[in-house]
Amino acid sequence: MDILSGLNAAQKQAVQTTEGPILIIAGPGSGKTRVITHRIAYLVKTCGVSPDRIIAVTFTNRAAREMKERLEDLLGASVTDLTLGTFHAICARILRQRGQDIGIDRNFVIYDDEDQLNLMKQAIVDCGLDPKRYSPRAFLSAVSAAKSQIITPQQYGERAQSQFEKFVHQAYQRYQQSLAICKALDFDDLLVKAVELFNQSPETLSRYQSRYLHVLVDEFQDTNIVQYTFTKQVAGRYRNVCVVGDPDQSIYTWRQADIRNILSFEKDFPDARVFLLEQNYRSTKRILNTAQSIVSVNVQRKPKELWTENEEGSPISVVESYDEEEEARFVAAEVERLLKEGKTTLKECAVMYRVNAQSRALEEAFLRYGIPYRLVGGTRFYQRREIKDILAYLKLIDNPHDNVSLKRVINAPARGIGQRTVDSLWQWAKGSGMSVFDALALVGDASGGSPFTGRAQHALAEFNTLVRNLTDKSKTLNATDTIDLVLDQTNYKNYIMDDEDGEERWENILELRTVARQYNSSGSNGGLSSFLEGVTLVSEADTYDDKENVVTLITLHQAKGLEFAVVFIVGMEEKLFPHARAFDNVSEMEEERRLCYVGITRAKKLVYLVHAQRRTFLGATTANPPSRFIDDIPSDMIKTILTSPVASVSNWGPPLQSFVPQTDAIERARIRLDLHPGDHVRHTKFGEGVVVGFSAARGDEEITVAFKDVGMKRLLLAYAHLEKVE
DNA sequence: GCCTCTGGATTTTTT
DNA sequence: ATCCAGAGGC
Repeated sequence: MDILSGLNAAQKQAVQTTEGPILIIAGPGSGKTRVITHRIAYLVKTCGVSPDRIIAVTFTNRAAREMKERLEDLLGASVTDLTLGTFHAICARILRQRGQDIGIDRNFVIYDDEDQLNLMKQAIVDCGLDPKRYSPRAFLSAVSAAKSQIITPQQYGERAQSQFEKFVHQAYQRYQQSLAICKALDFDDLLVKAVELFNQSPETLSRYQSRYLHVLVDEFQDTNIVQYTFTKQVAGRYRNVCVVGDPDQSIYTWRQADIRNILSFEKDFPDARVFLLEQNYRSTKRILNTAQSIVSVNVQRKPKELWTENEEGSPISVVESYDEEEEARFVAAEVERLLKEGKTTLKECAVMYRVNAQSRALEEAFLRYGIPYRLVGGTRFYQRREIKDILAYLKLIDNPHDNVSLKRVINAPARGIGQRTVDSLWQWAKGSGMSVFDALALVGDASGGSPFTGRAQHALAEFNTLVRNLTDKSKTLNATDTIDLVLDQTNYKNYIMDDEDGEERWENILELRTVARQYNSSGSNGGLSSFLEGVTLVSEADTYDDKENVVTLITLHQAKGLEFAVVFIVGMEEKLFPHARAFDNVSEMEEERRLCYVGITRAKKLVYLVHAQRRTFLGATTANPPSRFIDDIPSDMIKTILTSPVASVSNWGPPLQSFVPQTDAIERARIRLDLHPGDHVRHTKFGEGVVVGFSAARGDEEITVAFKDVGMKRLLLAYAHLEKVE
């Protein structure tokens, strides 16, 4: 019975109760993933359930990947038969297979945020509204909120009260029409249409219901109404549905996650067994108690007491720094110290913050100290312009109706097709009931009513030839070769290399080719569709790599589901964390609290809560009191640290030679400092000087500087505390 | 049609 | 501080 060994009583019960609906409330570090994976293994190995009759749904690809890896250890190869993936990926697959029943093209594309925004902007204009006055983003989130509750445009209209809602209603209708014309679905549609398919086609529903004997849903507190509806539909026949979640870790209600689903579950499945996993295996007693003291202030909360057999542990360090620079410096120096004392490794450390903008000061400090780090998130790979351009070409090849992609690439690289020309092309196509793609082929045909002459006509005709050429030639090519074809035919490299950071952009494109390679095996152009779907449905958080030995810089939101020995939470100040926008809303304030709870419970051994006396943000310096969350921690849990105010002014402390920096850290230091021979620099100790040159030394890079006062000095670049003087 | 300048906004972002 | 979109000039 090795599947059950090592599980505690509650975990065992949760694994062994295989019949009927069950709800598992799983605190942080309580072995949630362990329970899910062992439950699946138990079903397969002990109960003899065929893996293809199990569906396990997660929210992130990262969670899906982790689950898959753990299952491979437990089960071996049969994991491939299991349906395991995100809601979106699973629904996309269902719609590819059966979506035709409700009029969805097999080749539909999936529109990401940017595509959606383009379409919505156009929809607003089409409704005769001014997109400056009516923010497309606001409309889009209203539409997304509606979709996540399965509210159709029509239903939305019936309920619309305010003028805003009435306008949203119009735009929503229009937006859906545009999606249909483009044969595109947005993220929310994947869910909504799957549910609609099940509603409209009882045979299809019954097919899936009969197949899935067991349904498992992870992070159930983050489900919205559509996702819950989908879950109920799939589980409708056998009712062996197991949902796992923790209301205290619900931090995505602003994305329409609905904690009420947990209550609804108990109502929809009155016979549901409920299991509580309250033993924590991750954190010290102090960490766990601190986290609970913060979250238990919440009123809208079902009480739950976590406990651990782990040691008492060190006190929580509450650190006050002078400003955000000193804060960052403290973190870097503390990581350095812990490392030197052998208390931790780089990859065991994480720095968490409320907003992405806070990462800059941290990055700078880590660069100066030469401590390798990885920033999670930031500008996302798949949202970079050059990547989106190439993907738009591919999408267009895959689906000629995709007008958003067509518009994107029609003048990238620039080929003399401007806004006016684009507008009249769209007008003409719409007026004569053609798709834009078809209209494009007729631009030279004056008898067909083409409004184009001269230069514009020529440019459009050229573009048409290009696109037809790409479409024809790519038919027999795999994903990588199709990318190469696009690059070649559009001369994209030259275009991108004109750019200031063209080199980097080109490397991104090469990276995209690498990603595409793994889809090549799907054979000819089938690979292209699955490649496109794959890249649209992944996020940057998935690139988090726990094997790389570097410090992790991450937002609190993205940190959910991870664990580290040492956690620094920086920016623990009122109006930053809790965020200013949460102040006039009790529910939002409670969500901030949960977010803090999530952050603290990521830690195994040490927690630092750092706040700064003043902080420069958006160009203005403000002073805010320490976060109220700190006040909620019992004082015997805390050790207060004041960083030296003197140290904050200009002293970066002595160079830290104990640490050998990675080469990429040096390179980044060089890029960040942007130093070249001849530049004037200032050093905190040596004063002003001129950069003489760079040289390789001991595997590192040295910078040679001629200082006014102390003469020529050689400094290790990664450690040189140099400031450029203009 | 392309380039540059200015003004507005800037929480979090599983997909 | 900084990034982006749209307006207006060349």
